[in-house]
Amino acid sequence: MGRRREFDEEEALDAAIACFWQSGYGATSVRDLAHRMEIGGASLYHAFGDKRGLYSSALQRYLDLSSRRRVASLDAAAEPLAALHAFFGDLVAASVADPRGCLLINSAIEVAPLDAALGADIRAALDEVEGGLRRTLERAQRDGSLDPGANCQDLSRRLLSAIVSIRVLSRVPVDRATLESIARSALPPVAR
Amino acid sequence: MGRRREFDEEEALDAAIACFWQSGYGATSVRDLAHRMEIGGASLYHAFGDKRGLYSSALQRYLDLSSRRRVASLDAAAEPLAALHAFFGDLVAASVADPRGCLLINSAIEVAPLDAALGADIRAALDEVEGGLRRTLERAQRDGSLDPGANCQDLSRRLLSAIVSIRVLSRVPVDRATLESIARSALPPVAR
DNA sequence: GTCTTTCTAGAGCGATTGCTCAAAAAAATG
DNA sequence: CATTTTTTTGAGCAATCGCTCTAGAAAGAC
Repeated sequence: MGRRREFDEEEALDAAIACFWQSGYGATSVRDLAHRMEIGGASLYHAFGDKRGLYSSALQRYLDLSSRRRVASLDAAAEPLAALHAFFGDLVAASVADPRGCLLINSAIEVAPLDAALGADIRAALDEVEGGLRRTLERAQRDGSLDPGANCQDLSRRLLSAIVSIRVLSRVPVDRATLESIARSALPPVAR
Repeated sequence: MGRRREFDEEEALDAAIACFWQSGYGATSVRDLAHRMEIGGASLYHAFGDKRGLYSSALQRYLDLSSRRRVASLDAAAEPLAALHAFFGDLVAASVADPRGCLLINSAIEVAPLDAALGADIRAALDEVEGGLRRTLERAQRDGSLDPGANCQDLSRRLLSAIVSIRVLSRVPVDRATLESIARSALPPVAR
C-alpha cells in the first residue's frame, strides 16, 4: 500500500508543538517548522494539510499530553484537595522554570479570535479543564476535606482563572512571589 | 520649519491600536495599518520608525487611555471598595460586549517573549495596575470597608489575576456567567 | 518481475512581507 | 521672491511568506 513514512508523526508533532509554543502561530514559518520537524516542506503539507492543519494537530497532541493528562491525574487522585494543591505547586514551579506559558492559553489569545473552528476547540478544552477541576472539588467535598457549603462551580472557575493568569504572567515574566500568591489565594485551604 | 503633518498623530495611533488590538502584532501588516490610519506607508515609517516602533507608540497610548486612566480613577474614588466593585462590573460588561480583550494582556502573551524592551514595558504596566489595586485596597482598609487583617499585597495580585483571566477568556469567548463568577470570587465582599 | 500507491526531495510559484527611495508638494525662514 | 526643511506620494526593492509541482524513490499488491 505504498511507501511508508520515514518520519515519526508524533516526534514531528512534538517539534511543531515546540515551535508554536515558543513563538506562536504567526511568528512561526512553515520553513522553521519543517526544519525543526526534520522533514521536507512537501512532506509536511502531505501529512498535515497546511499550516493551520498542522497547528490543529499539534494543539490536539499538546492537549492530550498536557491538559488532559493533568485532568486525568486529578480525577485519579486519592486525595483530591491535596492533589489540587500539588497541581498548583507544579504549575508555579513549571511557570517559573519555563516562560513559554501554556500552548492552549496562548492559543486562546492569538488564534481563537482569528479562526472560529480552532476557537471552538480551544473553548472545549478550557471547559474540559474547568470540568475536571469541578469534579475534583466535588470529590473533596465528599471526602470531607472541603467545606460542604462551598460552591464548586464558582471555585472551579476561580481555579481556572488562576491557571490562566499564572500562565499568562509567566510569559512576561513576573516574579515567583506573584505566581505563588495567585495560586495560594485561589486554592481553598487544606484541612488540618 | 518645513511642511506640517496632514494627519493627526493621535487619531492615527487610535487606528493602529484598533488594528493591533483586534489581530495582534504578527497578523497585522504594515499595509493594513497604513490603510486604517489613512496615511501612506512612507509617512508611517517617517513618523513612527518601523512596525515595532509603531506598536510601541500604540501600546503606550493605549495604556494612557485605558489602564492608567482606570488606575487614576480608582485612586480618585471616594469609596475605594465600591470603586473596585464598579471597576470589575465595567470590566465584565466590556468583556462580554467586546471580544478583543486587553491590548496590554494580549501583548504579554504574543509580544513580550519576542521583544525584551517591549516585555519590560509590559511588565512595568502590569506592575502599575497591581500597585493601583493595592493602594485602593489599602485605602479601603483605612476607611473601614475592608478587613484590616487582609493582606493587600496578596489581594491585589488576586485582583490582577482576575483581570488577566477575564480578558483572556473574553477572547475565546466564554459565557458571561464564567466571567462574572471570576470577578465575584476575587473581590472582597462589600461591608453592609 | 510489473503495477500501483505513497512518500520524499528540491525547485520554484505568485503573493505578501517590512521597508526604502527619488521626486514632488507644502510650509516656515530669509 | 528664493531657500530650506519636512512630509507625502507612488513605485518598487529584496526577502520571505504559504504552498505546489514534478520527478523520482520506496514499499505493498499482484
